Parts: sequence; C-alpha cells; structure tokens
Amino acid sequence: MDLRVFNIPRYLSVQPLFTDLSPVELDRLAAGCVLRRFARGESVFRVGEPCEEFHICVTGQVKLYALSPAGAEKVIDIIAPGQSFAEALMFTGQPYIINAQALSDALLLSVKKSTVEDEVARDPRFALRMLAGISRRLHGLVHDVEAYALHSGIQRVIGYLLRDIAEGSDAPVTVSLPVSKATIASRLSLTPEYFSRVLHELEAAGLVRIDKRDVHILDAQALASYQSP
Amino acid sequence: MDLRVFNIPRYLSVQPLFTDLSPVELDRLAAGCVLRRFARGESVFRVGEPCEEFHICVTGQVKLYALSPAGAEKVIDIIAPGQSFAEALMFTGQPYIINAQALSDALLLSVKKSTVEDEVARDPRFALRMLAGISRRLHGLVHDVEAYALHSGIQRVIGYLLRDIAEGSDAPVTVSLPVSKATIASRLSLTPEYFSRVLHELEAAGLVRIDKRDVHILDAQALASYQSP
DNA sequence: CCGCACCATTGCGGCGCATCAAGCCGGGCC
DNA sequence: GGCCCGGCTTGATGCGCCGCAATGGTGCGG
Repeated sequence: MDLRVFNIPRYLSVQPLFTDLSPVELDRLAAGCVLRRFARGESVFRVGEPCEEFHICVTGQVKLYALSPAGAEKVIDIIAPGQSFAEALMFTGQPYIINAQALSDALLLSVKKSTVEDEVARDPRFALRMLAGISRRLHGLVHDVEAYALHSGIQRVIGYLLRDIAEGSDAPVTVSLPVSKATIASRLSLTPEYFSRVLHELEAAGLVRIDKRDVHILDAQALASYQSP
Repeated sequence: MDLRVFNIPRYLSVQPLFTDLSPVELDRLAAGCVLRRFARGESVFRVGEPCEEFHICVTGQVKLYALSPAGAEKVIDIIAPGQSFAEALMFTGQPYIINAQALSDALLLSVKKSTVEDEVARDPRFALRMLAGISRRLHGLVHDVEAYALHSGIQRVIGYLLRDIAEGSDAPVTVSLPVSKATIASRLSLTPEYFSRVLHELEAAGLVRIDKRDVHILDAQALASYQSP
C-alpha cells in the first residue's frame, strides 16, 4: 500500500467507531491522524512512554505484551487489520503499561488524544461509541481471565480454535493461525512446547488436522466437548 | 444506615465520577438512582440478566465472579465501599457476563443506564471521566492478567499484601483481609489450601505475622524481594 | 546447491500447585 | 454447658504443565 494515495477520511469512515460522521467531521478527525509504517519486529511503544494517541492497525499484525522483571514475555493480545488498540491507555492519562511490537511489516493509523477529546465534546454519540468500544475490550479481558482460571490448557486451545466458528456449522472449517505458534501459545498462557503437544493430541484424537499454520477442524461438535483421555 | 435519611445527591457529589456537578445536575442524576439493601449472600445480578444500570457500593462488600460449567468459581474482583462496578457491562448493551453477590449485608446505589447516557450527552467532561474510569478498570484487569501469567502464587500473594503500601514506608503495617481467605484465594487464582500454605510460609520466613484476618507486615522490603527457599 | 536462521516438534525429568481427606478452632444458639 | 457449623489449617499424594536440550523441517540468501 502506498502511503501517498491512502485516503485517511475514507478509511476512517468505514471504522465502526467513526460511522455516521459528516465529511467535515471526518476531515477534522483526519487532520489529527498520523499514518506510519513499521517494519517487522519494530517497537510501536514501550512501557513508560507517554501515551498521547491511540492506534488503528491498517495492515499487518501487532502484539501487545507484558514483560516480567526476569524477561519473560506474556502476549496480552494480537491485533489484526481493522482493530484499534491503546484507547483505554490514552484516557487514563498515564504512560503506557504494556508494550506493542509489529509482528510483520505493518501500517498503523494513529489518532491524537486531543482530537479524540474534541470529538467527544462535539458529539455525544461518538462518546458513547468510544465507551462501548472500550467496554467490549474489557469484556474480552474478563473472558480471558475466566479462561485462565477455570479452563485447562487444552480447553483454552479448543476455545481459541472455535472462537469464531458459528454454533451449528457442520462443514469442515480451517483456522489459519495469524502468527507464529509461539506467539499464540503465549497469548493462551502456554509454553510453545505444551501448545504443540496439545495440538498434536487433538490431531491424534481425530478432531483436527494440522498443516503448518492451518488447523482443519474435522469435527467441531466433538472438539467442543473434548476431554483429555 | 437508615435509607430514609440517606442523601443521594450529597453522596453522589463526593464520588470522583460526579465531582464538579451543579446541585441541579446532582438532583437530576439522583432521580435516576435506586438505593437498595442486600443481605449477605444475596445475588445482585447473574449472568444472562439484562444490564440496565451500574452500581456503587455504599456499604458492605460485593464479589464479582464467574462460574465454570462444572460449578467452579473464580472471583474476578472484590468491591469495597465507594467503588462502582458493572459500568462497562452497561455500555456494551449486552446482558451481564459475570455474577455479583453481596459478601456481607450491603447497601448499593444503582444508576440507570438512560440517566448516564443523558448526562454523557449533556456534559462532555462527564463522558471523559466515565471513559477514564472504565479505562482504569481495564488497566487493572491487564495488571491481573500479567500477574496470573508471569508471577508465581507466592508472588501474587506478596503483590496483594503490598498493593497499597507506599514505596519507602518502613513502619510495620498491618493489612486487614476484607473478606474470607477462601474468597481472596479465588481472587488470586489459588486454592484456599495453597493460599494458607503461602501465608504460613511467609510467616515462617519472618516476613509477616498472621493474626486471624490481620496480616502484620514485619519487613516490607524483604517481602517485596522474597524468593521461595 | 548449500548454509544458516528460525520455527516447530519430541523426550525426559521435575516442580508448582491442585485434590482429597482429616482435624482444629471459635462463635452462635438452644 | 454442649452442640453444630463455617472457616481455616495440615498432611499425603498426584497431575498438569514447565524447563531444558536435542532433533527435524522449511525458506531464504549467497
């Protein structure tokens, strides 16, 4: 994608957060945006840096992660194209509490804090959408906490694979892992080794077939109710 | 406390969320509030119920928790007097995704969704405070996820004990556990048995003294840097 | 075509923490 | 007092998952 032809107002207008805005408003918003390229492995922000904007992932993937004093890494979320991140951080007025790094070459659109605040003041509907967006994010984290505490490693993997599979769908589906298995393992709070073992246990049970980063779900029903042998 | 003499506008005015509001605004807000008593053990809301208000804990304690299909319970948060909860749930427009139960006799002030939305529309400063409040909540959950993934059980207990102890304070401090040890154990994602063992390991190491629900911190410095033997 | 990274897998040993099962202790209540 | 009951502790045992280390692809650049 060429930065020079990228139409910021047009891109904003298709974001759930910014629907129903007039062209004037979109232009005003776009004026407070910056479009930036990141190379694979490049840091987007780090713990402790001041947070003056939130970000939308246009292309590529970004990982949000924490580091322990000992250097261990925990992936909190993996951001796909179209998703925004760090809105909540921005509103607390505190420095970043997590790190973000590009997992592949990526294009990010960053929206300045003051621009968002102005728009909140101008349009209450925008404020409510922002609130709903952050609330959904919180919702997701609560779901993760539940999973970490109440589900075994195997169940978390199954939950991840079935995440966006419709209820009654019978047809064999394939889930493509968007990033390396080690990253997904960390996202699920597993070691890469154990994640690999789980995947192969599910394969041995005839529930999935694994082909590199493609996981073919052979029997979603049975997978959902699988208990280890 | 007598419900009949409880002054809702006055109580609202001392909440961080509602500071700087005029008496007129406070009255308008108060009109959309309900004050309710809950007996110890009584349910405040359950998963699946529609969410049309958020709550402020005036007296008593409330636990927010998830239940696994098998019936296991995970305490997500323990709400103390002065804290609000379920704001985020309200803004998503979805039914409750967690349960809330009074841990002691409690008095709760519930604010209707429509009242909050009206106030957001009227006062952008209120909208920003609401955003900041929810963002801080999300911040806390991220912190918990980090702790679950990167810290051992012992470290999580230590982190809990030192939660609101100032950095350089040398004087012996005592932390009073607000609720039963089993509840706190669940909050920290530990079994009651293991939580007990950890507490007594810290006592054996001479770092704390345990007297029922009072934990006397004898050496905060050493506690912060404690590694199991 | 070979060498080198990087990623993924596999085996083995071990630790952290859960589980099950008793026992203990204090407080409310007849 | 004597009873019970909920909260807490303590021990014995075991499983889920981790850690290290070695092996096996696979894709890319020289």
